[in-house]
Amino acid sequence: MSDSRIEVPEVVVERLPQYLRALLLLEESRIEVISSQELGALLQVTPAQIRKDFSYFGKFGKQGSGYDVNHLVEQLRQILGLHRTWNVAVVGVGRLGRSIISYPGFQSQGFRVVCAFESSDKLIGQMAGGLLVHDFANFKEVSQSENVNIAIVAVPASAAQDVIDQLVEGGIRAILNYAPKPAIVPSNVKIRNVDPVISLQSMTYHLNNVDQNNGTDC
Amino acid sequence: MSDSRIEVPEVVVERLPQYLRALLLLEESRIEVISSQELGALLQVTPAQIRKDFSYFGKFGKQGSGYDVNHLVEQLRQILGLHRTWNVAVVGVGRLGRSIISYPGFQSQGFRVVCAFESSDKLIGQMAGGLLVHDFANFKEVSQSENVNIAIVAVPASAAQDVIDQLVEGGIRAILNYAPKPAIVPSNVKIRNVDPVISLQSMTYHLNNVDQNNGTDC
DNA sequence: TAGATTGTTAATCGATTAACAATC
DNA sequence: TAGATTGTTAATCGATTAACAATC
Repeated sequence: MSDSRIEVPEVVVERLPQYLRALLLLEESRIEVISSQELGALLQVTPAQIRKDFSYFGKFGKQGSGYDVNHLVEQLRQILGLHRTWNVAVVGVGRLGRSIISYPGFQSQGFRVVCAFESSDKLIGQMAGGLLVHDFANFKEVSQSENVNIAIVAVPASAAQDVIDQLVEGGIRAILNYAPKPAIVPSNVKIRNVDPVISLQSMTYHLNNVDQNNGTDC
Repeated sequence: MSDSRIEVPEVVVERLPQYLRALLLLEESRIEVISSQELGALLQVTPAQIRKDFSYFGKFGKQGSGYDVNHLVEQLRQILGLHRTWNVAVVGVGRLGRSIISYPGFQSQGFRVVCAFESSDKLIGQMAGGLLVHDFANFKEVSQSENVNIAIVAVPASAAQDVIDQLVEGGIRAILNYAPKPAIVPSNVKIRNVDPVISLQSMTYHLNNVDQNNGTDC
């Protein structure tokens, strides 16, 4: 009942889904109890970090033995808000948008793609991945009537900021952005970028600099 | 000519592609000079951070005016190793693997998908996105003869660690992992995970906790 | 020259880790 | 009880930011 406004660092929030995923795998393997030591080995993080991260939310373990896997899974689901279904809208139904709509990984984790939007006349009114494609101009009305909580953006970079501004205006507070362009949003809106090219480009830096030991030393 | 072994933090390396992308957009807009102030505003980072990040690699600006956009683009390309083409192999040609092969964003940035692999007999020998699908058992030989530098993994979570072990064994040093499972690799191998569900799950945490000001206060 | 902005050092901030008393 | 592991505090580490001399 204490005020508990001890700000949780964003890095911690971002690790929770990772912990959850590892624990679900343990559950499948019928492992019932795990220590921070063992979980850390699995995820390549220190046991101290795991315990500290959990401590922001409560006491989930038992001294001497560790964490009950099932219980911890339930707690993490609770914390992350994963006991309910989240309705998702996909904006942009080009090649990428269509594969997002059909991606089975979202549905299976409780993210239901309930509607699709486009600005191109050629696509509005057509079907994409089993969904009717709406005019993006009607985003606010349609998304409200469909109870959309989250938007996934799959439009060209040039359109991304405009589209995202409209999503925010339409009441969206969580955006997964596949457009290769970081967008600016108000601080009460969360956005995550999915950008495989950026990921590749930070790896080529390292590939390029492996001229450390090119055969000349022991 | 000094030894210059001042370790560059990984977070800095990960920001360089972001800077590069923003600069390419500026180039398109025919903007020739930009200050750390302006670039920071664009990317939502502090000017001090931009200057500090660049300082790990050299002096690219001019006091009083700022950075020459074209020159800075060239320097970043150089640093990141983007003046050459990188050959990519895709492992797993299910739905996801096929859309990766056909994704135009890689080719346009100098990442050429040159071969595809599978373990499933049904798919080996078939075509996928214009590429012949090889048996993953032959990964080492085929990838070497095709001069593959980078592998993209699009197999089920259950197969991911095994596949990744074999990639490493086959000489791969950079892996983009689309499997919903973090894998363990030696420290000389770089891996980046693309996991949209994890991204969504850290946003639902925030959506869930917007019970801050629910109408009761000013 | 006056104004602006870099490159860099030092100060600050925040996140990770080590250590250990509490306790199962 | 003895052994193990948590939850938490304090120490450490590293990254970000502020400040400013150098200089275009």
